[in-house]
Amino acid sequence: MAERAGQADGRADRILDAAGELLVRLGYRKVTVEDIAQLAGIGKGTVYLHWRTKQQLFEALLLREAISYVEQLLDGLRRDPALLLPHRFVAESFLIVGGRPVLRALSEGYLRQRQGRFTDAFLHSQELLASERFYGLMTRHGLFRDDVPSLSYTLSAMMMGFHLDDTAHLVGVEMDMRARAESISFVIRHAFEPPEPPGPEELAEAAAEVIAVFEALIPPYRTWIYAYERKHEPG
Amino acid sequence: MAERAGQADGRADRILDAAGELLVRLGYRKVTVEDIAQLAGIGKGTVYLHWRTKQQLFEALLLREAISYVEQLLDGLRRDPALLLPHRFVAESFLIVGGRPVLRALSEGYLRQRQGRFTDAFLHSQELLASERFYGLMTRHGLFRDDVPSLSYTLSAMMMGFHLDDTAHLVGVEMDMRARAESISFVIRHAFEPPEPPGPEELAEAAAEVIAVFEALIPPYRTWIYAYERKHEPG
DNA sequence: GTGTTGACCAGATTTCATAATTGGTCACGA
DNA sequence: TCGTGACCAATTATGAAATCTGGTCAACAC
Repeated sequence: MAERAGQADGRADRILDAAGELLVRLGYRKVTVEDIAQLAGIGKGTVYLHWRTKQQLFEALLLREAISYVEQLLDGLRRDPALLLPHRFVAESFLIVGGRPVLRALSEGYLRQRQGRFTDAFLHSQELLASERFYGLMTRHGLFRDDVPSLSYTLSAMMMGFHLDDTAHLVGVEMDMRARAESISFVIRHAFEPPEPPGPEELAEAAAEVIAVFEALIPPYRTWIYAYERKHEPG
Repeated sequence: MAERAGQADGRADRILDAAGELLVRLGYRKVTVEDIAQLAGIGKGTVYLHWRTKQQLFEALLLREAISYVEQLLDGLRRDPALLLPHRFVAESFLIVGGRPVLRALSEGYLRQRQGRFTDAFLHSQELLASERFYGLMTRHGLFRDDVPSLSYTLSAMMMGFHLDDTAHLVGVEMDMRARAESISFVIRHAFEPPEPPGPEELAEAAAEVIAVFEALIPPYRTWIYAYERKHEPG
């Protein structure tokens, strides 16, 4: 077994690097495992020493990107807890995703084929757990209004159109990423935040909790990325 | 020429009825002009006495539906000017569209293939003109906040995700039309309307203006539906 | 004449059999 | 022990032939 080969010499990461580069250049469908192996300077069989299938490889890539994205966000949060205000938080997220080609390519692909190709049962449950805790925490600290109907649905439906690149075309205007982020920010500020934002110390406390929640989430995810053994797909 | 055949005997409407029924059953691609003619009980050539192309036929259908939809909205507005409050107006629109299978099928098709297949230059310019006047009028009467960035983009991007049927799937919840309308309504109320809604007489005045704008719009559109002669596609 | 039609045509779409590619395995070699 | 690429089944690309469909118009009915 080569279970810790990746951890030991970083080969897994080099493979993921290659996968990411090719993904951005060609899109999921056109990337072959052989391409990836070649670009990573290894044999094709070696890829399968790290992940059972091509799909799991890309799940790992998605996860690695997501972790790095969350870490970037948490960094910001540590520097300035006021970033936790949803209108800032979401705009910042939007811009971070926009600035990461691999994440963009992955989430675009994800939106295109809705069957949740990249999220198997484990990831999904974890994610739901996290977002539930996150929303609860935010609401409890007065960062979200407590009277938004179906908060998680409403928020994601509201944001959907901003993520789709061609919404602007429909109304015949040109909107760059920054302008779109500003629009989102405005809507969030007025529709999802209470009129009175929480004070600095409440904010700091909430930020600490959020940081704790997400930091706790990262290690199991990281393990998942590099561990060869996986739960099997649910029937 | 058979320019007024439709007006005289209602044949154009029967063709559009047939087109609508087939559209809902089969979708745009699978509907053939021959099917339409057969269901309308006429020969295929006759369809082309009314419209130059299949696409124009469906543009006419879209327009007829849109007019009927606007009339339904204006009726409501006449009964209760407070329906002009955006959070009510938009929720009402959303439910009206949801309750009209033909309109749903058309707008779904429209969203799917973004090239604006159903809106040629004339329709588009008219529509832009209308919505520009509409937004201006609404803002002037204090129905929209005057500080929303890129109002028309922000509004339509915000609503996009609610129209897409499968947004709910992404967060794993079930939302019926009424619940979705409630979500939209909430967001609009808080993000797009000023804190203080206009008084009843301001509302009545604004409603009258809106009614006038849209009523003026309808006749040329109706003419467009039934008149054989069309502007040619722009080069 | 006037209004309607369906056979007809070119171009688009579908079909279907064949060829090429690719995810995944594993016997072999370093 | 770890890594590899030839190998295989299965999916996917290809392309030529067959079918379908939007649009026209000569012929027909009234």
